[in-house]
Amino acid sequence: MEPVDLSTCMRTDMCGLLTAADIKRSVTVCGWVDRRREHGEHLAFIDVRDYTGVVQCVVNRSHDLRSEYVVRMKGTVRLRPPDTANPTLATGEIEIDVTGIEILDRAEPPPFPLDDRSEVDETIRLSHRYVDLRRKRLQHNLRCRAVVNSAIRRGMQEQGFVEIETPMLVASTPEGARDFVVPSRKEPGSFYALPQSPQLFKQMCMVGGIDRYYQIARCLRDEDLRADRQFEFMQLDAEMSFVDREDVFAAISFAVGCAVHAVTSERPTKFSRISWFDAMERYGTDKPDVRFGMELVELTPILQSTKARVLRAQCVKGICMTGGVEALSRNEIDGLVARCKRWGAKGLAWMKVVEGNSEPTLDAGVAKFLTGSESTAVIDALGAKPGDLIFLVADERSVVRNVLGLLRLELGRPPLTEGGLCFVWVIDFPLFEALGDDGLPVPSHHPFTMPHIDDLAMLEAAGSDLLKVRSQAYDLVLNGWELGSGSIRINRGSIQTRVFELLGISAPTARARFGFLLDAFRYGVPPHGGFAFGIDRLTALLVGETNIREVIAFPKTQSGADPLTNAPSTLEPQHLNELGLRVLPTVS
RNA sequence: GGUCCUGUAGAUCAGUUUGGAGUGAUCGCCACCCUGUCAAGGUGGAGGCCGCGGGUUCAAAUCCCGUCAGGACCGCCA
Repeated sequence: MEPVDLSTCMRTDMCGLLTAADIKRSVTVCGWVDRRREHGEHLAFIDVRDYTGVVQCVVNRSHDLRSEYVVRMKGTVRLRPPDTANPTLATGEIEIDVTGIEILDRAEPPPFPLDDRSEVDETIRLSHRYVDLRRKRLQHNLRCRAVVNSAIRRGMQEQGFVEIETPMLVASTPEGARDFVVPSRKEPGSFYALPQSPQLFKQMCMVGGIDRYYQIARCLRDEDLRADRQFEFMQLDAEMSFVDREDVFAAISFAVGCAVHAVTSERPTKFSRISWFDAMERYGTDKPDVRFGMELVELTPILQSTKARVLRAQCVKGICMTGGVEALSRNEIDGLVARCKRWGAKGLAWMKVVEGNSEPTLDAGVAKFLTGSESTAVIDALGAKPGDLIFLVADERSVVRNVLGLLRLELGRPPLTEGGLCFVWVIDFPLFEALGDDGLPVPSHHPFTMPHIDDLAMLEAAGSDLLKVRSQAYDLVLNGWELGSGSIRINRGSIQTRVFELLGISAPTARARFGFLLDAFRYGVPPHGGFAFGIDRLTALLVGETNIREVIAFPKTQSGADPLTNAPSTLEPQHLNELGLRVLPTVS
């Protein structure tokens, strides 16, 4: 990028950018007092800091500078005396011989150390976020985030996408996540919702002939928070007309690639692909972390008629932990068993792989219930070697996948920021993820998702056969984090009608909820599809953070509160009246 | 809604297992000394409702119950 002239009426230079080339120049820098090294009243070294770094200012007279005072230093750049250069500092060769000090603002001592060596409690950081923002970590993360945003914009514009802003006050639709709602003053008793995504608007943009839409959109969902989830988050939201899945993959991969390149100077080389079914079978999750192996191995046929009663179930799978015998104590294994039970399994069977007479065999745990040939087959299937630990879960298939998938992460997952960036497109999601208690299929994506073209005939099926219908939905996964998802949308009325019918959404209900979209679709809708991915998550992984709060300037805590502004807060009775609202006493 | 972890000086932590006299350390802060430091150094000092409430006990930072706050995860997040 072009270097930017950052000088202003108050400063000539940035602290961290001064070099030996500036020697003898008369300069003025502005910033905060970082560290002071006092040597009596005739000599003090004052490090002045702005976001570019620090520069040492030499003061030869008495002064009353303190930590974090905002100052303007005037002086001449000079080479440091021999043997006093500091090679660990970008500006370590030079210093400013100060001729004038102006205190622009005095400051109380900071509530926590600003150096990057100290880990500070997050609540304290958040309640003084303005101070926290001065620290290197957040300066770096937020600037990277800005780089990601602009790289994405450039990448999308290059591909002919048009940036369109969709409204924040929208109609509530009961599907999906819980809506944040905003009471209407003009129409007491009515509410707007804050958008969970611009989904319906972007589809209407396609009807409107925009052809390629994108937006860096704020999305809001009132669901419980996590390390990778905030109430409000940013997505690159995109939609394209006259496309196939491959067109969407290409466009999104390019945009993600632009963001990655802008931050790391390297384009991601490979976006691998896996079907949803394979992901569930091999990793036990639809967001596989493929940076490491330890895949789930199918053992059902091997153990079909085993005498080990705990292993007789609809499905048995296992994982092998290399060197697990050494790595885990009996106590730790017991802890894993307990955890698997909490995750919903009836139990967790485990065995040690040991040297046998002629070939490796199994020992401890449930091993004694297995025949020799069963043991050998299990060892072969898992590719296990002596010293390894084997874990088996036998249960319903969905439970086995889920529990072993979680266990695999527990045992093998490397730190989030190691092992590079492994992008995976998860494709061929099922159209319905399960049959609900009411016997109706539960959609795994939104109801406008196009079924797989080869499975259209199966839409006429009923019951559990419907679960075999694949959709044209896909996710992009990065190191086990779901970055985003998308689909080709239904653009034919007959298919949409059938899907609504299958989901138990009656024609009047569909009309009430999505009437505007269905109306739009009566006037000529191009085949279209799109995608949305989370910018907070991408940025976090790019800067090596395991928590998206570290790439958000003013995030909320896990309980959804903001320690800085004390949001959420109550409203004055007058305000409530105006909105026609009354707050009920909390029921305990 | 649930499971687990954490809460002691402005900050970071020790002390809690096994209750026992005054809760320590480091950094920071304040004062003084110091003309080449850079995580400057030296001397001295201030600073604590041990998250909060209750209980057990002769005695509670420590044990028990409750509660609040923060974090990780499960559920949830089409």
